[in-house]
Amino acid sequence: MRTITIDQGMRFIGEEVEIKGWLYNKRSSGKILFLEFRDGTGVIQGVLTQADDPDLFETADRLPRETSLIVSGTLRAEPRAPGGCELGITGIGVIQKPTEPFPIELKEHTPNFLLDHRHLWIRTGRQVPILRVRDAVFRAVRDFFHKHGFVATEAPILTGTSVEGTTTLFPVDYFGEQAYLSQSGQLYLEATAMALGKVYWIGPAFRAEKSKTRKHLTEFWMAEAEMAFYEHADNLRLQEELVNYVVNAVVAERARELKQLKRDVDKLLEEVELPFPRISYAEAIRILQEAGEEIEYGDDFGAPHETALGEHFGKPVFIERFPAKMKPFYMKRPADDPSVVLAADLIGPEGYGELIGGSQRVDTLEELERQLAEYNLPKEPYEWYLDLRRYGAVPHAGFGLGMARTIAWICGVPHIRETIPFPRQINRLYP
RNA sequence: UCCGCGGUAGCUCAAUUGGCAGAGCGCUCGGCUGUUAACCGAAUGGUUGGAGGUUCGAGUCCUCCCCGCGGAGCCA
Repeated sequence: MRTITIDQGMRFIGEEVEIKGWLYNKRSSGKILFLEFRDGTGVIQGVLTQADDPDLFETADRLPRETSLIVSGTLRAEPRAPGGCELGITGIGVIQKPTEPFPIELKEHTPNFLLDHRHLWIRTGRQVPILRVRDAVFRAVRDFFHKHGFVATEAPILTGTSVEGTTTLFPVDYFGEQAYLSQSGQLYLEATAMALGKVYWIGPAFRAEKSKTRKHLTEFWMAEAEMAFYEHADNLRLQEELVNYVVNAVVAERARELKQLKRDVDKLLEEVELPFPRISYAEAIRILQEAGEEIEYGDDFGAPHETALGEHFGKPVFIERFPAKMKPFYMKRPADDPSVVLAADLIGPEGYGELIGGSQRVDTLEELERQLAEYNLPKEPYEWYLDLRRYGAVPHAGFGLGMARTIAWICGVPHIRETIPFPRQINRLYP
């Protein structure tokens, strides 16, 4: 007998097959039983009547939800079944019968309860398709970079210094020395790019900020890229191509999951049509003011502002030329206006906020020393970083893409905590 | 850190002016041969987040504390 996964069901209509998985839900109507099985690839309905096999019927009728099992039966097309096909059950081999009722009901729960049971919640409902989309997004990002001649690399997670000074870091005791969990691999990727040309990595970043919004986690994954001989305009072009590629690849590969999530895929594809608009920070302020927002040049965007900008364009939009004092020390400033930086944030549509932050980096020793001083940062911890400007410095640029926000946007889920298997938030370190 | 909302059965929520602690779901039992979060019936289930206080009487009012959710700030 052939062992198949549930997503292959339609391909084996008429055949007797075996499925390894779990009992997801059960309904009965007298002498007929409807058992829903899941296996990570999907859910399929199985049917069994008492007349088919009285002993098997009795056994099946007593199985609690989430029993692990191997079920065999004949696949048939059945319009009344969810998914269009169902399994006429001929045998059930129980692997383990739960000792207690499964806590996650197929009814409503509060977010708190679900997050406390995240290790079980991920088996149910929308969580499986979301995590499968997450996998597809990760792979699409890697494919894109691979196709564009990038080398995959890594940055350290344990670091001795802050990358961006301002942000709160998680302290770690490192053999008696003060260390921190990395908030970004960027500075290290700049070094690696000088060795390998174009580099990327998808890695974790940690921020000890007490953020309590749908867009923040304390531990999150970023796709970071750094390119030697790239200037600001090259940087933006690469970013929009990446976002366009990822969305198209995921829509193609995970159409079934996005449908389950009721995502408007056409809208998504329309949003990522190239090119993305590019506006200056000053223009963004003007657009917001015309929309009635109270904001002035020099103010940072709040969440409502980002949402308003996303809505104004209906697609991702680059905000360029931020005032330098709003941004970190390592960003290069254009010759025509040293009060701004050659950086851009990519603001996503539909209220998902900043998807990408990127910039061209300072590439001369003089500028870097001056800007470190401007930000009151000590030189010593950055000596290695200064070295990059001492030995064959070249123009270079890079960016960081927030994976969870990108996944939330593609899935159309409101909160990024559902886009990672085990979210880490303020007050949430378990499970 | 600030603002707002909340904490009652395993879960999701009711409880009038301060007056006997309730329902639905889940688990268990019974019924039902095409269910779609099935349905119908029965049974089970309580230190009302914690500590004080007011009162004849507190889930309800007061004080403090704890926890959660949403948002702000900060950021990707």
